Amino acid sequence: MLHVAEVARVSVATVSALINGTATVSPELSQRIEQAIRDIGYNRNAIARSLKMGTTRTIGLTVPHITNPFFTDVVSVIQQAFDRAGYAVMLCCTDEDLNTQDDQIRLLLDRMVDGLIVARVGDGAILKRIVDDANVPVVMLDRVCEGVDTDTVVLDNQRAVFDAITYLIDLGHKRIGYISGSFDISPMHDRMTGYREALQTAGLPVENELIRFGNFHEVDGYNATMQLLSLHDRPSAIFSANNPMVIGTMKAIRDIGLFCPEDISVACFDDFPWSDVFQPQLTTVAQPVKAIGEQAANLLLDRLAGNRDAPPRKLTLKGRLMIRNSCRPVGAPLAAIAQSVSA
Amino acid sequence: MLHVAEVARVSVATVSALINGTATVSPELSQRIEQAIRDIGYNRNAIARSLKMGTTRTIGLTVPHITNPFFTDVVSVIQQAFDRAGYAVMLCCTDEDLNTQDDQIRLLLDRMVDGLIVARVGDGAILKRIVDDANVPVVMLDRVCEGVDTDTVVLDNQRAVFDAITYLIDLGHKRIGYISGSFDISPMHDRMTGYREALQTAGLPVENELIRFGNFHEVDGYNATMQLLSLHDRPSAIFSANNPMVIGTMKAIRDIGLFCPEDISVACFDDFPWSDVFQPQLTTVAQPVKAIGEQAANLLLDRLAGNRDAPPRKLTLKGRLMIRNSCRPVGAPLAAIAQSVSA
DNA sequence: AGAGGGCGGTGAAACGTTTCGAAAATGATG
DNA sequence: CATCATTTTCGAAACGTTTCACCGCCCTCT
Repeated sequence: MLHVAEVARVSVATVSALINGTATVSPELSQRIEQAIRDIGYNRNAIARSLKMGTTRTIGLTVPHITNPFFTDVVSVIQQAFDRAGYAVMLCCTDEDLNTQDDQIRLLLDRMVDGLIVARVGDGAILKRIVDDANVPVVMLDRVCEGVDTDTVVLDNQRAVFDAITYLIDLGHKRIGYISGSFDISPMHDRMTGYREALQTAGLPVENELIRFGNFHEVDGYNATMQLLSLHDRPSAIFSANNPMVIGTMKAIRDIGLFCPEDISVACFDDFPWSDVFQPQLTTVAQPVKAIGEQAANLLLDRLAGNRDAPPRKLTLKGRLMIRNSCRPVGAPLAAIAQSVSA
Repeated sequence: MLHVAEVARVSVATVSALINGTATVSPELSQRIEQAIRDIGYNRNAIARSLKMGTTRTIGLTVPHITNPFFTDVVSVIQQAFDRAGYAVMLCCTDEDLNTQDDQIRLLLDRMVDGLIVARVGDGAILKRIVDDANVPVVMLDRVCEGVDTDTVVLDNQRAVFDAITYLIDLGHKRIGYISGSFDISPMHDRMTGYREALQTAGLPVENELIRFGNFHEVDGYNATMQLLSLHDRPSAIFSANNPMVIGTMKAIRDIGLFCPEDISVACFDDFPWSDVFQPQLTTVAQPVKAIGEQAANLLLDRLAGNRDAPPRKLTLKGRLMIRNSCRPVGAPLAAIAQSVSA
């Protein structure tokens, strides 16, 4: 900028004024300056600007795993929204690890991100402390965090799983295996509650041997399913609480020599983009990923636009049960499956 | 830092020296400073540091679509690699749009990213200019760019498609539909060459009506497949040059009332993590995503570590044909499919 | 003609670091 | 005890912006 100013024979203040439109500068000087900018190929240094202005037009986004299709989509939507608004996005993957998450958030705050969208992991205590004394707006995504009072957008997980399990019960299933993620994040808690509630509402017992825990990964779903399938009285249906784990479930079913839905029904949380093309077409609870991402982005953009003091806003969206053909009516002949789908 | 210095009754220079270990500071002062840092909860401002140092420990990463599973995986690997190295990653999605890409790269350079990993889109001319006068190391990913002489890591696309098409020919297919992405990026060119070459090697004609172009999206694959399937003499196999488009292919086959592999064989570029769980299990060309991401990261990290003047390094990795059950031998009874897979 | 008001332009401080040369303190040596 | 060498500490400039107070200038109004 100094260089531009010299070439255009004006002061840096004038160049700045022209670039930012913060003051009127005469047509003559404007032209000289613009010419100089072109000649030199000048680009404003955003770092220096950030230092002075105290704002980076950059946000931080942390998710557990970008390869989980739910987060892939959400990240994609959020990235687009901020791109439109002229913000850059720093992406971090916590790998479901608490320390990694803390490090990454600190890294982001050190870099003076203007805001944070966090699909948190683990207990909220440290997160709360970090976020509290850095004074940036935060939006919690997918997972709420007791004690941390920020804008959030989550799914009505309990209701969604309740509906899915009730659907299985209506098909005649009485022993429904449930594979949960670890309990320290809210959705897993709520989903489990939905499971229990559905069973209880139907007058079915909640049996601990049918409930397994995993750490969100495919391999966890695999192991859990193996255990469920080797039970003396094995379940006739399995519900997996997330998307990667159900892949493990399907592999376990295959490896053990069974077939879905003929031998065992499967449903899961989170939809796949291709779920209605391949067989079995999985029955899933679809989250409104687009809406979730956009709402999260909007909440943060609104704060960034200056609306700092509004009370925290909590958005709860509804899931949608996508009934396909991976669950069969108990006792009915196989031909009935197709029928139950088209119904 | 000023505040810390005051509390510890030392100069800022000493605080800086201690934090960075750039000079020895006496145990006594060290202790006072560390105490003050803890008391105040001081965090070094990375922006100010970047301005002074001329380095941000941040890299820019642009890909066409993060929802394309290939890029999802690559982004994931790259993010992890840089996270380990203490770098932040700014992610941009160009949506296969040239102007968007230019804007985003400029945005990244303005923010003084230390390096760039680009899965470019469109013609390389502007990209070349932008990259040339910003003096940051660049690694081209997946797609080379004539005229821009940087480190690159790409797949041997031609060979990979040659192998896949040859496999189809060996199964007895003579009319093989080919759905390409648009031609302005190198891999699409190379993949097409592989297709033609395989046909020619086998003495089969290259027929234009069997070749369709799309813009990488599912809908493009759908439309192209619809056209191929309504040909008077329709192909017995279809190869799709990328991952999202094959979903469209499968949907078109379903919607038209046909079955894969019974009525038509399908293979495609890029593997899916779940491709061996659902039916049909797609035969694919698997890219070594992990290696691609890691190599790209390593090349850039090496440059960032100071190795600036080494001549551009061009890495070409090999794809792997994953034979599953989505392609059937022509004329053979259906039962032969399973056999051909286990073979 | 002198006062007052806009307008266009500028100099310099500030943002929070790092770094360099110089100063101060310490220790060793004759 | 004076001198010198070494170690530790510090003041101040610099990175590239933005911004604010101020300064001329020209115009308009009494």
